[in-house]
Amino acid sequence: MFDPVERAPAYIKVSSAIEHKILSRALREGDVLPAELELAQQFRVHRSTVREALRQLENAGLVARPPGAKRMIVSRPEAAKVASGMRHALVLHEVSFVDVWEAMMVIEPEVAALAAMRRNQADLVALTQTSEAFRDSPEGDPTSVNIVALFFEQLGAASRNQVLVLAKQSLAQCLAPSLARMIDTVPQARARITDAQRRIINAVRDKNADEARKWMSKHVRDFKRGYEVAGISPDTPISV
Amino acid sequence: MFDPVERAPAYIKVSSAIEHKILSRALREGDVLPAELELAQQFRVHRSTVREALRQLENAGLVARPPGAKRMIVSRPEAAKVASGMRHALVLHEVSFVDVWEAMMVIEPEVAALAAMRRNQADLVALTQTSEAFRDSPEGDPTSVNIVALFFEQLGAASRNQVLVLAKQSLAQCLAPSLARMIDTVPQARARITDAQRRIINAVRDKNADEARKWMSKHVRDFKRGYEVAGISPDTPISV
DNA sequence: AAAGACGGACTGTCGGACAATAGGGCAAAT
DNA sequence: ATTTGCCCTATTGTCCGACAGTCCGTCTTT
Repeated sequence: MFDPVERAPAYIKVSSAIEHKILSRALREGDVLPAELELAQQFRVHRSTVREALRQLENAGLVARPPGAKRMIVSRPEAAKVASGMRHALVLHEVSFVDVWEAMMVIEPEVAALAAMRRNQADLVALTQTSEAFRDSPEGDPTSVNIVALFFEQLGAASRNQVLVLAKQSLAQCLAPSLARMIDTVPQARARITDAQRRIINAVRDKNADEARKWMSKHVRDFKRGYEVAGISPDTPISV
Repeated sequence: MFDPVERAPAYIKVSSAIEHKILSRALREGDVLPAELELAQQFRVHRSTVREALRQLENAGLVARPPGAKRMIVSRPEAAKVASGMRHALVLHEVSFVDVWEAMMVIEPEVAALAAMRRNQADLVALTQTSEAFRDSPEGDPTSVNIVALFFEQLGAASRNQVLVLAKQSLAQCLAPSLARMIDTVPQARARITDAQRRIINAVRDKNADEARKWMSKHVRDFKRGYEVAGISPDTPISV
């Protein structure tokens, strides 16, 4: 008979109010927020309450403080931030390696195909450099896995699709820790990755979408093979 | 010669400490957090500081308060929460409709194919009911678009892949507002959606992955057509 | 002009306070 | 025996006020 009466704490109301202003672009990226005390006066709440609201927005990546600055500025959430939120969710939902891998099998080949169609010269240069950096990175170097991730990221950038980039980044973050183990364990992994990267780059260079898709597909499939060889069960939940 | 000294505010340290305990499963879902005052004593900080930390975790969906409860409990981020974070990011990055649509074209057909392979009886029933609900929903009903979203969501559930579900949900949230406009503007939209849903359900029922993929592909492609007919430019940035 | 001193504006943190309320226990009422 | 009413305690939401640290612009000194 009655609707539940809405009873949100003030800090929620304040943060929603600011959030709304940001999402509706009344506050634009780079704008400096008013000082906490002024916000408190405008909202007629105490400064502590404003601070609680700001912490929420800060965590969402909607406001940020440039290093060594005093006031907060409006910002848009970095891909890495969103991805890390997604990673937390996936970890806590005990998502297993195959699930992530399956998602990669869906997304990465298409991203490669898009990249092949849309890449420019700068993309090619970046990809080539990254691939060479991986090839030359010493055996057992813990940064190798970051270079692999960078390759995927640059390919995403070349695809010119922010949405897919965001989704990809989460997957990469989830995979990184175990991928590092895998590369160190499986002797032939480095060579296979280097080879796959080369072929993908060639396909992208030639704007050959089908070829790019095909090789990326093989590349991702290879990851799973690597895990099997390394004796990592596909059902291992991903972890921090 | 020297590394930059790390200077994180106390509220960050506190929230990271708790976050770490949650991600490492030392605190499990459903556990009640200690009271704010006790946390403050343990961390040797003021209660306000603890509260700022809690606001961060609350916003990340790592802790939550069941409606009408006093203490906070550890929780895992709901898909909707993560998706809404992603949606904010996409809105602020001025991602256009085509970008979202392109991502759908990548993800949805494969999800449909997976669903065809893995669905059980309950999935079929749910999908059928949802499709009927859409067919019977009155012209111009603002909830129609929610029913369409529900259909996609249930298909995601049937695919048994949490990762893809999470990614899908963000897309759906981004599209919903403009989709509502489109359905109301384009006369033949409802019929075409109903038809596509029927064919997808049939393919899923028959465990025919290729057919499911094909029809979902058509279905999503149709959305774009609908937007064109409705005179909505593909480059329109998605909005709140 | 470069280097240092000064003051204002904010933030990070703290101590303390108080009203509101969830939850438990216990007694009265049906 | 279950419901209702009442009291008490633990805990949250919010407020007040305070102070040190620090960024930044200005003013002085060399």
